[in-house]
Amino acid sequence: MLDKHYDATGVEQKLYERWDDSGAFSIGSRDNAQPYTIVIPPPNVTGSLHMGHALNNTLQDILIRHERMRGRDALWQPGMDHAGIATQMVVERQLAEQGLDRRDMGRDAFIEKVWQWKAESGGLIGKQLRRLGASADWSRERFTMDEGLSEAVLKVFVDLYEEGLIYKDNRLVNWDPKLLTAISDLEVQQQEVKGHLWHFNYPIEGEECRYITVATTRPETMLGDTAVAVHPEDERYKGLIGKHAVLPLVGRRIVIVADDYADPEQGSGAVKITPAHDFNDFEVGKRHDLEMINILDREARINENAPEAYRGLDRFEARERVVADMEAQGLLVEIEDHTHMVPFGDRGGVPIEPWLTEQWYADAATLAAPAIKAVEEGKTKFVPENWTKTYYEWMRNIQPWCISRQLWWGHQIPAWYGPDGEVFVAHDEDAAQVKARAHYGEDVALERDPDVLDTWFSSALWPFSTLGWPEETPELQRYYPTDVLVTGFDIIFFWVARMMMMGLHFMKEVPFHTVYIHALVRDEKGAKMSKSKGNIIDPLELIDEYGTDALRFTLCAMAAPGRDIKLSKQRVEGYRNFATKLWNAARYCQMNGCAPDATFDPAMAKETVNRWIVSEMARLRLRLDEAMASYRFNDAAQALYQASWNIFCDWYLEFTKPILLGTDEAAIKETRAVTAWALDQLLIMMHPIMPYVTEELWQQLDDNRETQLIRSGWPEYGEEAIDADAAAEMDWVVRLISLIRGIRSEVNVPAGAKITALVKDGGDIAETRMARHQDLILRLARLETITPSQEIPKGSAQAVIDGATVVLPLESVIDIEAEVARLKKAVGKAEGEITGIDKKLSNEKFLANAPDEVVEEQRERRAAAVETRDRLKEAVARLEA
RNA sequence: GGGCGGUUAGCUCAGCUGGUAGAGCGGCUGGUUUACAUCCAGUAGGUCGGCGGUUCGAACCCGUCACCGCCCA
Repeated sequence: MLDKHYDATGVEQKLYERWDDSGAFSIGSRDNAQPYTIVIPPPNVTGSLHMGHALNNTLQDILIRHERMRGRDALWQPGMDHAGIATQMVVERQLAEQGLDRRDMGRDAFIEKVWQWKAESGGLIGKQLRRLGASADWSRERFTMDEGLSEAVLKVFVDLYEEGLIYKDNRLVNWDPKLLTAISDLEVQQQEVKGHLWHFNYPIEGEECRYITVATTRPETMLGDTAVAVHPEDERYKGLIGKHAVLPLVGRRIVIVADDYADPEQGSGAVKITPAHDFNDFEVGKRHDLEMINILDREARINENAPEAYRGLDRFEARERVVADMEAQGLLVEIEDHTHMVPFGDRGGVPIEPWLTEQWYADAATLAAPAIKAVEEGKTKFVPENWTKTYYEWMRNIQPWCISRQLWWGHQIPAWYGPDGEVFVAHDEDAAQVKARAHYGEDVALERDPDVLDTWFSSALWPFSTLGWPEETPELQRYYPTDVLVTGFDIIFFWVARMMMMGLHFMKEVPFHTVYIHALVRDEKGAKMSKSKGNIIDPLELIDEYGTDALRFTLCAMAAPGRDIKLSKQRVEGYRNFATKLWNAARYCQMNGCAPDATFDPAMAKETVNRWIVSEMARLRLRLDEAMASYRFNDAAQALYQASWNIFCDWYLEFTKPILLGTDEAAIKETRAVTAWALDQLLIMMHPIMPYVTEELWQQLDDNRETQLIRSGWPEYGEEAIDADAAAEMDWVVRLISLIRGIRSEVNVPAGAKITALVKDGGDIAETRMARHQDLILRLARLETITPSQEIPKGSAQAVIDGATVVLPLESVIDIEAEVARLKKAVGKAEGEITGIDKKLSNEKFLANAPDEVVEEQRERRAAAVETRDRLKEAVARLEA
């Protein structure tokens, strides 16, 4: 017998082990089935489960479990990302606590430390994903730095280099002066900062007391100025173009150039140009062939290219000094308050510095072309579709991808330098030596490039590297391309776009047919969850409190496409109650001997209530599969919730009580079988979303099941299983009972009081239905009797259903006036409807243009409303008589 | 500045191709109806942000304005 209460925590651990141990998550046992593949967005090895992961992985698991039950050979490929900067920072911080510095211990020892850290405390998130119920094939778990994936990275780098799609270049990069590495555009966050705009006078060369005024938010960069730019059409400065200014503090002669970049509307219209420290100025510098003077070292201190007085100063100290010195020389014109955007490194947290260095780049524009085309041709579709535009927007304006990082943790770049700096890119040092020998004609000492690759370089290969590439494995053959990628919009650029590029380039096929973009999870006020705001809701705490199923159902129910999710505990609690409801319903079934019977065919059911619930299950199955096919997770959740609670529990189980308590053995037997069958259907269809409570019930309700629920088949019945007559009949019964309950409540009949009901003008249909379902109508409407009658006692409460008048003789308790008012209100409502429909039906254009079925529907609706109104009017007349 | 999204019941949100506005929570009323008080029954509450247009018909399509949010400069 089922326990009185469902113990989520105990059940979850037990079942997860049972699934995993039995190989339920593994591929390899369904060779004839069509494969279905999802690769997990690999969480950072440093990560712990937050709400975004919970949502992301719940949705993937729902898809995987659904397809697995539908018979597909479902592979959910798990793994983790080495997360270059993030991981290196974690380990460095730990070392710092012990007073150690990676630079003292050396590269190899440091990397050793990182691996050690990974073995000990990395991968916590894997355990957490298991608590979430993730049915990934853990036997295939991969890591972006493992041997096979590293091999893939090497091959991709060497191949792209040989094709000219990877190259070295000397240009401005986003330099993080704290982490001492280049970072990509995407790792830079623009933040609004309240600063100042300093207006400086630069003296014009050879002209006494003539100045050109420039404004800047970064005074210290003037030490590297090599020009002043003005707009070519700007009348104020036409005479100065081609002349020179003398750079104060430095004394350098700098040219005044004409360039569209100078905006006449901004400030004075003249702008100082520092080509080595600003991306826009860099472009201006190239156009005018200006000298590029780098005045900052890698930690953003002033270097030897600036006058001695400033050398060694930090960039912010230098700023103060420059302003003070300019003021002392009388060249500071004005200081304006100014709010502007400052680029910050998303990891280091300090303003990044545009800095001139040599780095490795991937030719993103060339790689992007096929990736754009594939989406244009519909080979990969975004759901919701509007993300396509975001993808295009970025891909069509893509910049060279800086792929080198000055870190130690990551894939070291396979490039070796000869004594003269000649570079040899090869799979390994031996291969590089061969190339070097060919170049120099003799063996030389080679030195490997110390840099590592951007973390996203390896994750770009994830959909095929995890399947064994570059080896031609059977898995690669079978499971690539994958089916759907589930992710948040925040990494469309970082990850999705790059997987598209690499997948198409190396596999010649898109990595996935569908990209499902889900929402961001926010707190209940709509703010993005973050540690600094302290508004993080920990999914594991919710799991502890309400159970995994409740959390999963909540996330699924809220995953409407295209909108952020505001998560509240109250909602989770509601779905915990839903799981409890299901548990109790199952207990009830068990107590009433409704045991699953595999040989029972629901199509054979004779009782109307049973035929009806079979129809309802068929309708659910159709709705559910449609919702799943279009990734409408919220619709799927809603369909299940309604069918379970509002149909199965609220009505069906109540309907069958009179049968089960009765004496008709054949009906009892059939009803038990159908009840057990319907419950099974709910468990099956609910399982992808609420795997634990459903599996537990599945196993406890029948000890003899041959399969676990996770492996059971998905229903296939559909329209043919729907009995429209039974549905109409039970719908009428539901409405009748609701109607009577409503009247009782409105005229204040005590809940416990049993009363009688009469039905006038019911006709054959209503009378047959009444007779057939008398027991359950009496029980659910709490009536003594219900009988057809043309006689209506004085002072009765009345209501109308499908042309029949339901009469509750209550002369002693009823307030006639109130009852008349109630009925008149109903008359008014019916008349309002009739008027509305008449307006349409008398409109010739409506009759001419609307589809026939719409017109017909309006006519039927009018007829019904007229009938209802007339019956209600009669009822009023009887009361007033 | 460019792009995207939002504005529907007190709150949080559904409403897919235009054809009678829905759910959960909360509120109110009443319930020890032998599965469930983590429950049951009933009930109130909406000019679908404003204005204009298209249409026989608009929460839904178009235009415009207002406010909110996100992304990219």
